[in-house]
Amino acid sequence: MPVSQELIKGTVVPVVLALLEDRARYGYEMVQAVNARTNGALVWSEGTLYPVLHKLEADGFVAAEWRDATAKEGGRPRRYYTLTRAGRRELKRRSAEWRTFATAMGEFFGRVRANNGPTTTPGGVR
Amino acid sequence: MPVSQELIKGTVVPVVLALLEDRARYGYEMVQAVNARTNGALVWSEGTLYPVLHKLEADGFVAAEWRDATAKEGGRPRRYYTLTRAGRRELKRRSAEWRTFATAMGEFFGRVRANNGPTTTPGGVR
DNA sequence: GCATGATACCTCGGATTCCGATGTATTCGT
DNA sequence: ACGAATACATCGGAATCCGAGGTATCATGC
Repeated sequence: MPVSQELIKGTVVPVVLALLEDRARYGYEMVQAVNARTNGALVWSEGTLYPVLHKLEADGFVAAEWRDATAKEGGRPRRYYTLTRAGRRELKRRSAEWRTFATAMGEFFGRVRANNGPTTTPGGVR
Repeated sequence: MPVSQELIKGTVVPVVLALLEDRARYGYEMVQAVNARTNGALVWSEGTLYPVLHKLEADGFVAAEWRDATAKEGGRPRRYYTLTRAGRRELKRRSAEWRTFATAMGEFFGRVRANNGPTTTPGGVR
């Protein structure tokens, strides 16, 4: 069920930005949110996410803030991330880039099907 | 214009298989075909493609054959690649995987179509 | 109090992957 | 004979990923 890591590579950053678009989230939450919202197609490991979050913070795309876990939901303090203004710009850029990419890939994997393809015509090259 | 390499990573193999679905092609040709068919969105470097082709051959997904360049179109002999039976199976697998992946990503970046949205209340999830 | 389990953050080593630079070889036009 | 285009190929440095392991907090049961 899960998609190979090969494909997931390079999408962690844009997905993190998208997750933060509407509200603040903490890392552990994101790992589970991605898994849940994609029905297990995308699976993240923490070892991948945390370094990415640190880099995004260093680059000024997200801001981080510690918040106590309010004692009700067990666990240690959480580090909440929010988009900065630059982060929103970056999200826009990455989002547009994804659509360009997906469209380009659609050229090879269908969706559009503007081709009445002969499947076995041996013509062409040769 | 070109999509960042981060995204392209991991799609070289499935795209090669897709390119070979209808006819034999040689490496250099694929590099240019990808560039042309995606209007410059996907750009491959030869340094990336050739090792991938060798690996696909070693794995038995493609078969290679030298052909002379018929003297008309200048250049040295070309190495043509075709899909093996296992290669066709692999193409099917990769193709399905791509669609799963693209659907999952659509969860974050807006689906292209065919979606009667879950329609979360606008203005603030939760 | 203290062991256990759930939550949550974080780092590191080793493996993989990518690509720019570079090299080789063939043919064509001049 | 030379440069340009075509075409295949390799290599080393750089970037990336992730499983494994570690640390810390809180609640519950004993």
